[in-house]
Amino acid sequence: MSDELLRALDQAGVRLTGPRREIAALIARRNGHFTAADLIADANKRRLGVGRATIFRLLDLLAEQGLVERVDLPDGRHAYVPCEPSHHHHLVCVACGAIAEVEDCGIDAVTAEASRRSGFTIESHRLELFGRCPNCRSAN
Amino acid sequence: MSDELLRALDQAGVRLTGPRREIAALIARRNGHFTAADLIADANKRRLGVGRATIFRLLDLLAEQGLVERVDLPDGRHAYVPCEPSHHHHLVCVACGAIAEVEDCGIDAVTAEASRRSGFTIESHRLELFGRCPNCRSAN
DNA sequence: GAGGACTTGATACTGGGTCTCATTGTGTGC
DNA sequence: GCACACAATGAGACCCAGTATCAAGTCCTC
Repeated sequence: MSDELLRALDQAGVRLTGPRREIAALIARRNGHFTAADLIADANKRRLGVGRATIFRLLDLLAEQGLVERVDLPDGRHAYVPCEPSHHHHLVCVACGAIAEVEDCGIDAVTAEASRRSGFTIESHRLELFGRCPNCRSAN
Repeated sequence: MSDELLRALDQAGVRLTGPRREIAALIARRNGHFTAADLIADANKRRLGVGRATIFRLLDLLAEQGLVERVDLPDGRHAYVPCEPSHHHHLVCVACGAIAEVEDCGIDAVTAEASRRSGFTIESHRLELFGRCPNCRSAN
């Protein structure tokens, strides 16, 4: 999985440096969403010696390539989720942080309707869904 | 319009103090979205002498009452929009910042579909639409 | 290998937002 | 009306995420 990230970066013409490999591994071993602060804490715990700036820079790079996406949690914090580069939306489990991706599930009809009613031309949208994953739902 | 805000606050059992009236007036005279920084700048320009903290506190209060909502702009910044307390979504004009509200326009079908596919129970969602309002569209 | 461009870490900085606390102002009960 | 309890205030310190800068180090190509 960290291989996937690295391969994609390589294809994008980005250098595969030591710090980048290590951060990619950190991302790979997290499942679900994570914040930049999580990665920074992980890196410190493992004494990787990578700087904060490097982590933010890599996240930017990954976001540019669509390998990671920023989502806004319901509490207003920012998180990142590793994902496929195609357009899609995220389901975030509010209990455990697990992420599922859903592709086109009728949102175009919604934007078209909103556009018709308001007279706006819609250029982009952001949809985030929050709830409980199957595991967390059965856990209580 | 600032009267509306004040009336709603009054009904919610919060005190109608001088600073709150002044900030409500600032919000009322902005149309479309604004950031906390905008309000702070307005307050400084008019020498209102209200503190930053007071402005943030009032925004929190208004958000709690559903009179104002936080939206995340495409560039990642936070903005607030004055709005009705009912559930709805926002259309944000990326050119001039104008806001339109749209109520239920089929999003429930989307969340139901996403839930069916993923097995998640969906508790809440956030949908933001970005585009150009009729004025800005015809302006170029 | 050598070399130049890209990348890095340290550090300072910025901007949004929160916390604290002594002081002030509000609304209620009388 | 008035006094009083308590909510609200402003100032300023503080915190945190993210950015900018820059000298030093690393990678990849040739």
